[in-house]
Amino acid sequence: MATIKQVAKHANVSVATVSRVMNKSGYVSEEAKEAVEKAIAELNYAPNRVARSLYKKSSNLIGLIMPDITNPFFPQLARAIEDVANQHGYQVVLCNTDEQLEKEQTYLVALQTMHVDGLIITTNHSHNPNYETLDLPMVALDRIVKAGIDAVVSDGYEGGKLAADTLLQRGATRLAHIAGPDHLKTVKRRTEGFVEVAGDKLVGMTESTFTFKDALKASQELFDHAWPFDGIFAANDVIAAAVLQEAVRRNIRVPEELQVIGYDGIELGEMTSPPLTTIVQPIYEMGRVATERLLDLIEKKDTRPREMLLPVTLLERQTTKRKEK
Amino acid sequence: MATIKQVAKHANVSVATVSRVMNKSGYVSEEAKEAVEKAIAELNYAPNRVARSLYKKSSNLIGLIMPDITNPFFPQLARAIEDVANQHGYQVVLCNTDEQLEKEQTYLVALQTMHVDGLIITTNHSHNPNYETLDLPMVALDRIVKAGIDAVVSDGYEGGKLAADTLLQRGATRLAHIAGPDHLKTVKRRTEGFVEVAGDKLVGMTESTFTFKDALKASQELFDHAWPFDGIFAANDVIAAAVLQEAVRRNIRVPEELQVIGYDGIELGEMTSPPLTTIVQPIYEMGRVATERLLDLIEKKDTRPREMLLPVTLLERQTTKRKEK
DNA sequence: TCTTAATGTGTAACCGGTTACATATCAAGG
DNA sequence: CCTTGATATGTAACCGGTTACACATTAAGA
Repeated sequence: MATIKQVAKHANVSVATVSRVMNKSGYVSEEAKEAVEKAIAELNYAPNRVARSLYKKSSNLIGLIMPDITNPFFPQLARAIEDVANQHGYQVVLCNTDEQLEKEQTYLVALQTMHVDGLIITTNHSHNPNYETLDLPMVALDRIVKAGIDAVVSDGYEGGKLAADTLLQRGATRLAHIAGPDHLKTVKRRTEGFVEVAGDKLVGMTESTFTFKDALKASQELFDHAWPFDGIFAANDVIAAAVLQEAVRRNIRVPEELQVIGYDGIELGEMTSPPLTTIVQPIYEMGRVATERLLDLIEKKDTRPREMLLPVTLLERQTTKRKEK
Repeated sequence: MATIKQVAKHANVSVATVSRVMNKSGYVSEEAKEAVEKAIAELNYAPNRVARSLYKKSSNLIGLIMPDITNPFFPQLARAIEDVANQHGYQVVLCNTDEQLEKEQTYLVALQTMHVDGLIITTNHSHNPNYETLDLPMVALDRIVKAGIDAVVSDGYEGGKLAADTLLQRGATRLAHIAGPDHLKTVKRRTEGFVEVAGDKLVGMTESTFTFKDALKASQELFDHAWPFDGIFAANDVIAAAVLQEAVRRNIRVPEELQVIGYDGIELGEMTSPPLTTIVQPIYEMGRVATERLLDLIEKKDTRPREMLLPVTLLERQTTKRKEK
């Protein structure tokens, strides 16, 4: 790889001039500019970002901290973040923390020492002291870390209500629910919204993590203890898929006997049999908005902390009945 | 963030001594060592990796180039790579190329200018000139770029044969197949293996990309034109899920009337109804092996190019019949 | 004609580490 | 007592960019 010094020599100018044409800063004569551009092309020069970082204290790198990319909610988010970052000349460093504080801490210092320009956090330790002292632009995604830190989340409360409304409207009279992990505030909101609207129609409820295995176990318990119900809302699509599988196993017809609504709108919902009706979060959009916000923060465009609530929509596939007119 | 200079001053030694204790290199008296360690602790010092990179021409960063993290095969791979990298003090930079040469090229120069130490490539342009001239340690994962570049792949040919064997053994007599995209060599091997064993029992075959929508279309066509068949092998699990969904829609009972085998062993297979029998690639293992290999290459442990073929296994869930004794 | 501002360019300091090299001390061996 | 090698430490060059600053030239305005 050529260095700026070689380019300078090749073009018969000083390194300062080369730097000026690279960055379109300061004064450069047309003549010098052409010579430099020719040299750059001939030597196939690309400036060393490490050297640049050192002086500028900015790396064009952003850190993406998530629990586990393997959880099907996250790839879309990562994709959105990477797309936007890339469009603005940033790259993203992927970090899976499994929600372990210690891992998180390790990453945080690694990220800091490599001078990332900002952080996107989709992890959930509101009490996490790691972030509080951190003097780095950051935005929380799908999680609320604490007041004072930017956040983008979707409207889980409305989503929960929407799920209940839909089920009721399609004729369900005995509702059930499988909630998500208790420590995820944004997920809890879904349950709150659902319960609020379901009222005394709610006949059964349990809780599960977001792994399929756990979800299956929770489903079985629910069917064992609360059956019959004719409408169920799962806190995410993975849980809904488990419910669906368990229903099939028990020869319960969906949606005739049991209507199912999931949450998230991940691709999986398209692939179940029957395809899953679900409350979709604008996942890609959330990633996009969060990243754009982070970039603004980095470039100091607007520094007042904000919280962004994105709307949620109903996607009717085939685990709910047609709307009654 | 404290600098080495501040630490040196605080400990009343020179920067060289601080550097020596940080790197456990050269001679340092016990006395000095303690003073430095005390200063490091007090100032909460962590060395600036950017500065270190500049001198050492090594960043402890590895670039991960994949078509699209959103494709459910890749998150597990990414996770494995990230895990191993992290255990060895490396971070990974995520790049989605959508298999577009141009995007790939852009990433490649970005990655080079930030001095990544190596590359893991899960993209498929064997004719891609970008990589040929690249003087960087790299290993191809699940794809074969060209001779001379390390590769880790699983044994698709055996996998295809295994699928056919299994179907035949479970009593299927009329086989069908949906192949993957033609340009993916490793995927083509699956088809070759399957066709080889299926022989004249093969009554229908078509091709699809790995998106669910396309797979569904392909399935429909196959059912329309080649039905009846009683055993089908799909080139990956997403396609198999589509087949399954289409079978349910047509009231074809699985596995009684139609046995289905997928390929990959992603989580999705667990979530379909009924759960999918599939040929599992050791995805995490492949990521692990590839990364360990890359790290060896980076540290110049063994530099002779190698190609690693990992074995594949049958995971019987419920879209195939019980084995006949 | 003299000032002054705009234009153009090079030198060198700087970013924060690593390490070659110079220098010093001290103990062991001849 | 002198030589030699091991131990210990500091100074400064270096990695490859960016930019403050000095300096030169030219054009415009008074």
